Amino acid sequence: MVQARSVNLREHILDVASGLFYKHGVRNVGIDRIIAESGIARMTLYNHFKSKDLLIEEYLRRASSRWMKWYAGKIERASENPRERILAAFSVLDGWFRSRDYRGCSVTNAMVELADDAHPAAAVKDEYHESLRRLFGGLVSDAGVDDSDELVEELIVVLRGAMISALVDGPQGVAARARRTAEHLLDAHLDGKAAAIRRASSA
Amino acid sequence: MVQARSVNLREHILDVASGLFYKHGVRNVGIDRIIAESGIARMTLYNHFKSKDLLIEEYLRRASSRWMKWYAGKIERASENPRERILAAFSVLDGWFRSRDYRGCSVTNAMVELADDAHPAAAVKDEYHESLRRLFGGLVSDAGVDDSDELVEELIVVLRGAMISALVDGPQGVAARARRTAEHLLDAHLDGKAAAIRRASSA
DNA sequence: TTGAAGTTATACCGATCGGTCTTCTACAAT
DNA sequence: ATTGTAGAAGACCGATCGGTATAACTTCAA
Repeated sequence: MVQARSVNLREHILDVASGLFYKHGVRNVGIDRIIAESGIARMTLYNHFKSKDLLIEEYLRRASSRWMKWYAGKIERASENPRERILAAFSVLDGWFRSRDYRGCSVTNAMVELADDAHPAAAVKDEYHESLRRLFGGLVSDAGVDDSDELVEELIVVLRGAMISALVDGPQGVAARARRTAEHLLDAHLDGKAAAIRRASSA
Repeated sequence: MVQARSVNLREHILDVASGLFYKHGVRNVGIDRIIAESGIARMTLYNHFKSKDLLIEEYLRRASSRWMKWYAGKIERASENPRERILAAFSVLDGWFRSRDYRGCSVTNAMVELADDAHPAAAVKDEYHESLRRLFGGLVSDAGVDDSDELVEELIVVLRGAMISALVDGPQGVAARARRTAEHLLDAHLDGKAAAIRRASSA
């Protein structure tokens, strides 16, 4: 039970820290604030996390992993049609972009804030990118696209552009725009015949 | 001449601060470092800039303005063909992305770092976005696209995605990818126009 | 030649940073 | 009942933060 309570406490600290890190940025949130808002003792934090840098790493790892699950789930539930799923990957963003506490991509933000490839958290970005590649790779290959690697990377660029645009320029229309862009990319990568048929049937 | 030297000194401080801010981020560079690397006295900096926040604002304003000039110039020199110019707006990024000191978009980075709309520098991002809109607006209307506003915003999303992707995932192929994406967007909007003409003439 | 203005160098300010250490308390397992 | 452990509370550390004050020195114009 001691151990169980420890785990919960650790989780609680990570929850509070995650909220603050995402909302205000990892560099703008100090240890003191995390301690104050989670209502724990200073040493309790350092008992569970060796340093702030490692706390940041753990925050990023959990946040990106949770986001990936949320995102994949949303896409999966959006449609059963492979092509529609790819498009849903962008229209699904709209609600997120419009949510009051939207602050962009936690991983990207942290990389910009830290500006240091040697930071322990920098490793997370590669795993994150690889997960994105896998997710879109699955969607794209389900849709029967050849040269899928290139399409995947293109879609990721659009996704990244949408996330950062929604952050700095506001969410209005961004998701829809990204979806339209993805649609054009998808059509371009489908062989001409299939694309023509699809376009004709959707008209 | 006193004034002239002052201006130069001020410019020198701004130069050094800009280099550090862009390379390491505005939050990761302290006043002490700017002073040390520019070889001036502490009070000289505060004589020319009221506070670090206002120094950041001035840095951002100058950096975004200079970047816009550079970008517009590159595009203009790339081609005289309107359509090709739009595509050049993306292929031109490749050299920048691959340059050793590429660190993404100074404005976006600062917004992420500051995470505060009340910061004096936050106003710069609106001017920056408006400049981008004007630039792409000119290119797109020269290419004879109707519904140009939407295409402009789509292209900006792609541009933003390319800049942030090149930063976090590396520059390989990003510019070419963005160019291809822009090409598809452009064709789609031109097709729409052609289709509209076809529809109008057959009615 | 005198005086105003600009620059330098340095000491200093309170606040905050990330992190350590110590003391006391509460409680669980033996 | 005793002991081991986790956490609370807070003092404390050196370093750094952005920013101010002051005094000496240079420059240059009236």
